[in-house]
Amino acid sequence: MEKVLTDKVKEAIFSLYNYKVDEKQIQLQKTSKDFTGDITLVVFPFLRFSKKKPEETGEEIGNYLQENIKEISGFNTIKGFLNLEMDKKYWIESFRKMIEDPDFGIKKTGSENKTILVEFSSPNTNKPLHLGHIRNNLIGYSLSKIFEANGYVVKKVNIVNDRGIHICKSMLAWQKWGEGTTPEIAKKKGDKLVGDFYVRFEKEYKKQVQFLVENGADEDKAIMTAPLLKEAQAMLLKWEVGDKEVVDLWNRMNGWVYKGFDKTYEALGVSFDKIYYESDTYIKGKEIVLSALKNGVLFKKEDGSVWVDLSKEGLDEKILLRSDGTAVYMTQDLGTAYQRYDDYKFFRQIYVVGNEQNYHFQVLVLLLDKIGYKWAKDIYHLSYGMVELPEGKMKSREGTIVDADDLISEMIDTARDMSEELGKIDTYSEKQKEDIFRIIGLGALKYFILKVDPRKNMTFNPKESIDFNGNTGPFIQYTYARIKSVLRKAAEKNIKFQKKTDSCFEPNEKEIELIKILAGFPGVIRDAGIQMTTAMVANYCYELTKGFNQFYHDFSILNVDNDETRNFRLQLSEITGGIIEKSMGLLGIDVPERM
RNA sequence: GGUCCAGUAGCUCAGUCUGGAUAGAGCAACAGUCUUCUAAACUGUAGGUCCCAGGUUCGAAUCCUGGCUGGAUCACCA
Repeated sequence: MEKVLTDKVKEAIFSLYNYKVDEKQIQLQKTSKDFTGDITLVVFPFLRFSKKKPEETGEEIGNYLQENIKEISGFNTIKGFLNLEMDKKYWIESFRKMIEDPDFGIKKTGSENKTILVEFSSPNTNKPLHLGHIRNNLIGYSLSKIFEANGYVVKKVNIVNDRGIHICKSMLAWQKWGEGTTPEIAKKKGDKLVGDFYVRFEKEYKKQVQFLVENGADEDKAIMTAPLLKEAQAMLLKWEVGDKEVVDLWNRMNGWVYKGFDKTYEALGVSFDKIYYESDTYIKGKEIVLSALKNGVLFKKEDGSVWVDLSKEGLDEKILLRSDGTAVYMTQDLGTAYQRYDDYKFFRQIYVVGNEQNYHFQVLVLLLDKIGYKWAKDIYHLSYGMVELPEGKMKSREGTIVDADDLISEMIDTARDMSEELGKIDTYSEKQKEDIFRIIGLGALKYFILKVDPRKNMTFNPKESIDFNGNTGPFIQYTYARIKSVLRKAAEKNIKFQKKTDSCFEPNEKEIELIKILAGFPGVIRDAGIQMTTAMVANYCYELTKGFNQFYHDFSILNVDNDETRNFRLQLSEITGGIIEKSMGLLGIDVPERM
């Protein structure tokens, strides 16, 4: 319709004022709800051609459009705004199209014939996942779904930072104070157990530093030379040369961590197509660096360390290999990127990584480009904002880290309390109930996070926790459950409704309003993909749900005499339920049949 | 200090890319609506210097410049 309108406006301007107007000047927007009309044309840009008042110009263009587009049933001009009213038949017709198209708004996966790689999660193996990781995972997973809905082939990939000094610290602490414990013996998730040893290391290390300082050592020196740190560094060296004992322990403890992570991923409902490990890719990274050094793209300092000079690009020098030849973070990321292009020949690669690493990705892209990989430009860093507490950043030292598993189970508990208080599902089995609590609890959590623009920082208040009323996941899920309930009742009463609509049928205002929102679905999916924002999808779900609830409140679906009306309303409900399910699905949120 | 990002109602956020009408939601507050398809809902009231100052424009929360405030980053950490 927009296309038709744009063309006709062009025609109108030419015919009325003899001027060929540029498409960019034709601004069409949804009519503000305080005015009558559906689509509004802003006429200000045309005043210089018409040389008339805004009202008069609007009137003239309006007349032309009404005469030449049969779907336009009327118009009004207020100030410089030409509000066009669409014929009800137009909306009935778009409704009919939605009913007939089961994939309405969703493109077939692969129809774009291009592969998008989405990297998300990227955990370190020395600590359990926390709220920040939850945001990362949810954004990555949802964006993958959104890209798929836009027709792309999507590969969800994870890179595990499984090597380095951090994991050695946990290993060392386990050796010293672990007394041979395992997740089974300690009855603890593996990631939590390993995390505990990391914390233990830091604690003992701090004690040592303090002891050294109290005995007259310089603090900076004490930090560098404390025996525990030396031991950890020695262990890292052993790992790098493949010392069997160290590598075995490394494998064992990382294994515990992965088992723990898998549980969290499963609880969150996220998954990956491929998992990369830093311990594999850093080798390729080193090769890349060494050959680029040979080609003169990089340079070596006297101490043997390898650097890239990005001062021409407005950045600094950046180290790529330490003087002892070992790899740094950037080295490994070069290898990972290369490996992935080799694996998938991606059209685009999206890194879902926090905005604290903006500099790192700026360097990565420049570096890949400098080395000569033409796909460097196809890398995009989706720099998402931090999750903060009301008093600022989460800090492990102050014990304010919000643990992922804890938060998830708290959300489910809240859902349980609330459901039991309302008592609507008392008759269901424990298994069914738990399933519903999980869907609702996670729905609340996911929606809370995904409705915020990924690029912005957001605040989470543990005291107030997450709401279940208003603009929330459960509100949308509730509406879905209501729709399902009505449809079940219709089936019980043996009411069959047909998947067609008589174009003579005249819907009421609320119904038209709902159809308009439904008609906006494909555009939302498209724009959410272009802008890479989950917030747009979440807001759409809310708008749609609100529209349906108003309709539901004001009109009865089943208890109407007129078969045609009932038929129409049942279809409207079913379509709405379907779109809610689809759009929530794009956020990775399930919807319950009842709640 | 350099670079980047943000600042919208008491609180949490839309809207900013692509300028458009009287800036929207939810929560919290207040007042209503359940013998009728699920009240986790619906309706209403109140709540604004869109951080500040300039500029561009017929028109600025939106674009540009400067400032203020907050955050991130500038490691032989990841």
